[in-house]
Amino acid sequence: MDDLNEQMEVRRKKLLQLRESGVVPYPNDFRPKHVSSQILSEFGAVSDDHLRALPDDFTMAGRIMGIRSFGKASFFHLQDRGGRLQVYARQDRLGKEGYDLFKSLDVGDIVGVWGKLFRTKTKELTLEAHGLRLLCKCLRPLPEKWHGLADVEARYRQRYVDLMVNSEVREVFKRRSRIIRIIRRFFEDRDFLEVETPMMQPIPGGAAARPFITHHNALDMNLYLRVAPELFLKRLLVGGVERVFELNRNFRNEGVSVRHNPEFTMLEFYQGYATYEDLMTLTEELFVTVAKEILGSPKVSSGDQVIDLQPPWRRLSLTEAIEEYGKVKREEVATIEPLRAFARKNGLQVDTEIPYGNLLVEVFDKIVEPNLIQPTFVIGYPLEVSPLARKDDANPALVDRFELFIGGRELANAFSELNDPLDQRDRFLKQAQSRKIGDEPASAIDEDFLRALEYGMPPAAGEGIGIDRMVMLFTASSSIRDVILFPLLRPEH
RNA sequence: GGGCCGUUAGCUCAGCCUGGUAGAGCAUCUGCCUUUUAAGCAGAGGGUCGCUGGUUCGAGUCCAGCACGGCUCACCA
Repeated sequence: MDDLNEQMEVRRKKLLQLRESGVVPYPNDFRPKHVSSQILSEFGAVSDDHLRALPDDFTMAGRIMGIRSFGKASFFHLQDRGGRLQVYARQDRLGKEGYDLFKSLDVGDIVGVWGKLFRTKTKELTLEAHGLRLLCKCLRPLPEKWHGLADVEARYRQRYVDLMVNSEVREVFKRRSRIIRIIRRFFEDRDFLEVETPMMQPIPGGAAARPFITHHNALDMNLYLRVAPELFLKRLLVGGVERVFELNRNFRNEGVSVRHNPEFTMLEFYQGYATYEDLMTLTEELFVTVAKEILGSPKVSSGDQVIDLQPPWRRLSLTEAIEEYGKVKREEVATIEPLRAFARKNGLQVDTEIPYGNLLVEVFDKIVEPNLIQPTFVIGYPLEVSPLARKDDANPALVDRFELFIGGRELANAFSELNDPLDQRDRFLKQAQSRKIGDEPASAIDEDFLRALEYGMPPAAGEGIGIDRMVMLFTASSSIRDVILFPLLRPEH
């Protein structure tokens, strides 16, 4: 615990004095009957005569947020989960003893208040306190009332203070909750079953990311925090769950940035008897549904740009995109050698062993991705970067896959699923080989997943949507840390 | 991991270029104040200037290293 500064000393002393005078400073027998937001919406517009006729038993609880005191009368704002309501406390209503108790309270203390509504000279709906109780003594000073808590590091480390004093932060997380609720309803309405599959997996699969490793003591075995739920959700397709989704955490042992947090929330869903093209339509519908319910419009402002989510969204193949944004002719990127030269020219370090398809995606990430502001489905992904996707019937070097980009960020990845168990085994073997070349630990082949495919998985398409990035889009947040309550930071000290 | 920037009172920030014994506002404390809302008036207290070392008669200020954070590049299906 830190050394106590003057203000913390003062608050502790007040706490001691309250105890000595018989006040219980941390009671739990107070039951508020009203919430600020309800009171404001119900009585914010009614006449003063009507207010006078209301009973005097409005009962609220919350945190004292700003005290304006004039000797024998004071105003303050009481902040609860709904927002803030002004409270008026005066000595001739609370009595000398009651008002003295109030005078000893501090900004940040949690109190219960009851009384009668009225409107002040400045027309603000206000609760005149007929009684007031301390419900929790706050022992630390709150940040400044005007600037709030601005230090980014303090905001993330002490999110509780951030939430207390920065109302726009509360709004972001309320909106996040609403978005997730809308998504759930969207899939439930379409007969998808929500499931939970293992977070701790013996063989990490479903994405090429580096996993976190942990250990199970009783079984003496290593487990991996999942990088994706994909292989388990497909087992469910095999089992007959033809429409399934999971909305939950993934963990990737990678760097931290404005768009990456090591644990992040992913929606994955699988629909039997559908193709990746069907999922494009479904994705457009999902985003428009969320946009209309959250913003009332398919247009989203993002920084100084307006993103229009009205379908249909642009569809562009990977190579077309590179031609367009790299201002390059097709033959300059059609084979590995010219592509290498082009990549180097654009400042990429080119690994001599890198396969054509992998390099193509690297070039795309560098020169195209940041420019895809309006929603764009990029299609025509190479086979070698898509070991779980179905081959394109017309061109077996490609797969039936899209990634969705909005605001220069990847938001979704989807494909028609590979359900040929023999092809899948070959792809796994190739992946394992190419991984041995690099310094990644060679990953074991998930034999149980292949066994499941051998029983037969219905033709299907599946998609993953990065929920944090989707929330960033709908809250105009530029950093993923602003939409995750407790982003990963190094420990203090 | 590289580059750039930041770290000064509980909070928000000046002060650093050009070295000379630490400043403001809010908050706190004392007094006055019964319709304020960044309430007001008068007064007071509060600092390991991120940490460690160096240069100097003297370092918040200059230099180096370290820690944490931000931006960015790299990494990242």
